[in-house]
Amino acid sequence: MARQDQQRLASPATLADVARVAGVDMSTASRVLRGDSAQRVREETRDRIIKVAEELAYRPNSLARGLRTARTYTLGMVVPQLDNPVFAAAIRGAELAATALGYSLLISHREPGATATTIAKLSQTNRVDGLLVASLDDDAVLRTDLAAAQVPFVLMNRVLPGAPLSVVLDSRAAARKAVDHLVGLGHRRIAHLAGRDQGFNAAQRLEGYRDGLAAAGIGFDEALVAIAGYTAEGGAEAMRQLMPQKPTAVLAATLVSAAGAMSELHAAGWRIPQDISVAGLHDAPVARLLYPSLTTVMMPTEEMGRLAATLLVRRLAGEHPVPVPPLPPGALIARASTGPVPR
Amino acid sequence: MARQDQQRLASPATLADVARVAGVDMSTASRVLRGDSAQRVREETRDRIIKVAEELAYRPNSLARGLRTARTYTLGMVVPQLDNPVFAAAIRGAELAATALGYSLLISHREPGATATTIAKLSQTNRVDGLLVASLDDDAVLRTDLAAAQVPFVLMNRVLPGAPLSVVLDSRAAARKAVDHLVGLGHRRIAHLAGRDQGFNAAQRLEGYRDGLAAAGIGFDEALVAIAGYTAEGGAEAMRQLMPQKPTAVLAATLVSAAGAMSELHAAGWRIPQDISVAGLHDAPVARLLYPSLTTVMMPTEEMGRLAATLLVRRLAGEHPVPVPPLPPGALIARASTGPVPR
DNA sequence: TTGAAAGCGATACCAG
DNA sequence: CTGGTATCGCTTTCAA
Repeated sequence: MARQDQQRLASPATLADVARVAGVDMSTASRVLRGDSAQRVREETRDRIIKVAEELAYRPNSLARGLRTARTYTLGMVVPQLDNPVFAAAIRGAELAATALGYSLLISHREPGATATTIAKLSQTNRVDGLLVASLDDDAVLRTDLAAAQVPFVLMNRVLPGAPLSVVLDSRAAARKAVDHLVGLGHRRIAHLAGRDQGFNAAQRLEGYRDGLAAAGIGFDEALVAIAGYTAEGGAEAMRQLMPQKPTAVLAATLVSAAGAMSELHAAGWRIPQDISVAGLHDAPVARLLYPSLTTVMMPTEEMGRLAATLLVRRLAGEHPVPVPPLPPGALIARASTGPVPR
Repeated sequence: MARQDQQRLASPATLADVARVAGVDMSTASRVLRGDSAQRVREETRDRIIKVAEELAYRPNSLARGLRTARTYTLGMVVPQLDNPVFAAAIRGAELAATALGYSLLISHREPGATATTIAKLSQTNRVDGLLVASLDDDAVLRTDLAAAQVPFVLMNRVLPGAPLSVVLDSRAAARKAVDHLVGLGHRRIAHLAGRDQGFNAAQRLEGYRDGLAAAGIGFDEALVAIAGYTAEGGAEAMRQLMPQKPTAVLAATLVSAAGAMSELHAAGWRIPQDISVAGLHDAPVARLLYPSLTTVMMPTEEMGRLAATLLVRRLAGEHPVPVPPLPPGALIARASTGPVPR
């Protein structure tokens, strides 16, 4: 406790302190410590200033600097969920990129629907130079929220008509890849647990599912598709609806809905993969924890975060980066949940 | 794109703008908008200022304010993992409390081992008033990292001798609770998948396991305990070691190690819970996704975050909060992974 | 009840 | 090559 008090009392060295001790003007000290390459300073003076700064453990006050330069070198990232592996990976990627580019990443977690406050707070109070936004809200809501943004932003994992910068994954290709795998195993009655009805990614995955069927010459059967949303309950419920159709395989739009479907299948006594194969999209450690371990298609979620941060920084530097195409999926990892069609 | 440019150019209204338009001095406007209760302002003036501020969409510049007051009303939270449900819940709790107390929460994610930089950056550059620290590093490392902290801090989910403020869960009681449940089902050969050898929580859980055995009059058998760490692989590996001892039940220190153990058991053809019961500590959605769904003891992780933030804010207000005792575990949720002892 | 003015700690322009 | 000095936007005495 005593230590904490001391820490607060011992006011840290300021630029003025450094200048005084080094016997130079503040402006000179500033140039040197900032690494201003335009102006030249005598080497001797330079060294002296640097030495003093170190001795005094000088750390620039970022508030003062930001006030003066109107730049914080901080990116804000707002996410609706933290325990979602997709966002966790995106954060990791964004952070790596931001750090490499000389920026800090400030994560702000908000429940879906409360994005507006966060965006407003972060951007209108000069805390961040730009925003990385992941949202689960629908277009209209998100659009309103973003209207309050006073800084440039990049959307992640979704598009919004009119918003120029966004980075998304190619969910369509991923779904297609999964269907191809199932078809390759001989399946023809392949069901699909779709995401939310209106969602961008859900639509893409459904398209990919249809692409896969079409490529295999399998007709699309509406009765083999059910809306599962993004919860385990949704997955279980949707699976229950589909079981009477006797699919031999099912593609779930997410890991969580796949898990829900699997528990429903277990409960009904269906063996996986002997009676039915199950595949999911996205890869995360949990895929291996399920029983049986889940066949999935890897998605470059970390790369998505990395790229989004990079685009934002470029935008902040005054560039106008061209839109990037959806990031292609990674490999399909065949695990124990998929197998040959039962005969 | 055009819109983003406009946004950056239209410089937001400052306090001076508000004052000018309202025909008063900045200081008066400041008093009113800050809700300074000490000074009295004529109601008419007051209303005018507030109206103007709204019209101009005035938002105080937090950098300027912070520079002047040496207060940011922001708490920094540094966590080593984001996809860990424990930390995700703690963040949620901390955020709720912080918001309720008029503070913002700024999350910074760092890989274990890189905590030092974060702490230093956040606290030495005047971005946060205080820090909430969750760390997986060992005492010596953490202590060094914290030495660089220029602001008060509260530790989460661990203790550190000498650090006055920390909030932890009562892992010992939780482990005890799980053992009691297993004993109640008739088990006597109960194995334990322990956490990291030297960790604080691991030691606590091991103690709780021993407490439970002792209470049931069961002797402690070293051969029934294996170090599983906090990964699925560790859980599987530890389970493999223990299987020759023919336990009828196993208590895993975490959800993840429980999952790893379960996949190992499945692979070996052991039926859960007919041949062996499995229980884990902590509760999270994933517990229900496992097969069979996992019996767990709920832990107040969100409350831990809430409390840590509250203590920190009190500390910042100049109080010296007394240390809080470990937070008692929540209920044991009996799911499908535990059952009567096989006979 | 309101106004004037002095900073907070840095940057950046302009001299010298 | 180095030094003055005017801000950045806000809070906070101190006067009036």
